[in-house]
Amino acid sequence: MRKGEQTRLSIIRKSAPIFNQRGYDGTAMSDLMRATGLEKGGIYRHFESKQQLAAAAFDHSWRIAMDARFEGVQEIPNTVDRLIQIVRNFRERRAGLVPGGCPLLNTAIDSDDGNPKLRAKARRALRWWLNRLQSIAEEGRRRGEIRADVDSGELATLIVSTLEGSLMVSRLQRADGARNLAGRHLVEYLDTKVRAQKSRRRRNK
Amino acid sequence: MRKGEQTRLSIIRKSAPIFNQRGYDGTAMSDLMRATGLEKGGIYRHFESKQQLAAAAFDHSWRIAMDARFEGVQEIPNTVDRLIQIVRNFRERRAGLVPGGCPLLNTAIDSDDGNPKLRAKARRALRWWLNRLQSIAEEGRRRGEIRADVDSGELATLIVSTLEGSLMVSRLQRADGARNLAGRHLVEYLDTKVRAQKSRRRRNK
DNA sequence: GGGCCTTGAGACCAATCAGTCGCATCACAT
DNA sequence: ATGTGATGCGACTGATTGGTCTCAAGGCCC
Repeated sequence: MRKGEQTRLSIIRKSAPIFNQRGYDGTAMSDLMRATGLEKGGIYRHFESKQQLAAAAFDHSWRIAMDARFEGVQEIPNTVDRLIQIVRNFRERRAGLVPGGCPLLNTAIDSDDGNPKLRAKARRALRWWLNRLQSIAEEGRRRGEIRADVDSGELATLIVSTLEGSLMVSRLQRADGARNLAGRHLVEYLDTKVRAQKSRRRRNK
Repeated sequence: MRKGEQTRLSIIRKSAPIFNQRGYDGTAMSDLMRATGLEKGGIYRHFESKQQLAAAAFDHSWRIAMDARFEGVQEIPNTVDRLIQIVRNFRERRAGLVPGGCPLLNTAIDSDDGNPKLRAKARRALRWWLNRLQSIAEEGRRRGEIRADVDSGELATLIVSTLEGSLMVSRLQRADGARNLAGRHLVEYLDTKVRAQKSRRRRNK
């Protein structure tokens, strides 16, 4: 690997927490210079603008977040249990994440009015997350593990909304109560309203 | 009312949407000068700093939001129906709100790392909202309208988390799907898991 | 190890930032 | 009507913003 490519990655790694914590406008190039130990020219050698660097930093933060949330999910056979594991990961797998909370939540709010470039990034990230949850739910329906009356897209949206909302509350309170509560609520919901009952011949609806 | 007081209120009214849309760092005094039609000195006559103006603007936005969310709630006799009305208001009563989405959500994310003054404002706003929901739930429990096994504080947190999370998703998608879905989900939850069953006649799930 | 391309430094830029202040003008009580 | 304090203007400040450019040093291939 070229020296330049190493530097580029190092800049991204060190800038990502700052963007994620302070937001786009709240982050000055001088902050990034201090964090990276480089002078201005050294940074602009690898990124043609602050926006482009912010976009790369978001991708970095988001990939780490998604890896943590889907960790150990693939190996779980039952699809409902997979979704439950994702909810659990959201609550528990926080070590190693980029500091500052969920990059999707932060960037969505940060770029909501203005900054269309970053907004597009956040949008695609959300869609990707929703799609991944939705495809698990669809697989579950096909296999009969998930009730036929469950809408996969809606289930995905509900999970994401509940988790992200509780994260906002938790971070504002600097306490994990809301996050844990939302996790418990979702797990119960998945168990009682989503999971198909195997033994019982219950005729729902 | 003195002329100065009128001007002060006008500055707040016209600055609030800008702060709510663009965030604290994203809002420049020059933006506020254009919006208010005043020169810099005219604004600083009434506010000693940008921070103080932002704080006043947040209070303004938040009061409007809370008024809309609790509109028509007091008159409803049953406490569960009151909570349902609040959920409905969140979905439907959006006219007249300060543009840019929920001030609590925006300010919480915006001020999360750094800007302790605004963070404290958001924290108090959240606590106040939670308390109001919680006291409705407690009244319901005392009256026997809400199940005894429902924790009032947790119910309040769950409602707020779900609503705010769905709002983030809805705003990012520029579509109301998530918001409506979360509303429906909460209403069903309130009806089936929170509302005390008067007679032993169970409703079909 | 010689030569070339890559890399990063840091001075420099115009624009913009939040904030100050003296002064003219306006509103308002008498 | 007049005096006076309240009000708003706009030029000004020093610091900081994102970004450019030149050039010296360093990495890398032959």
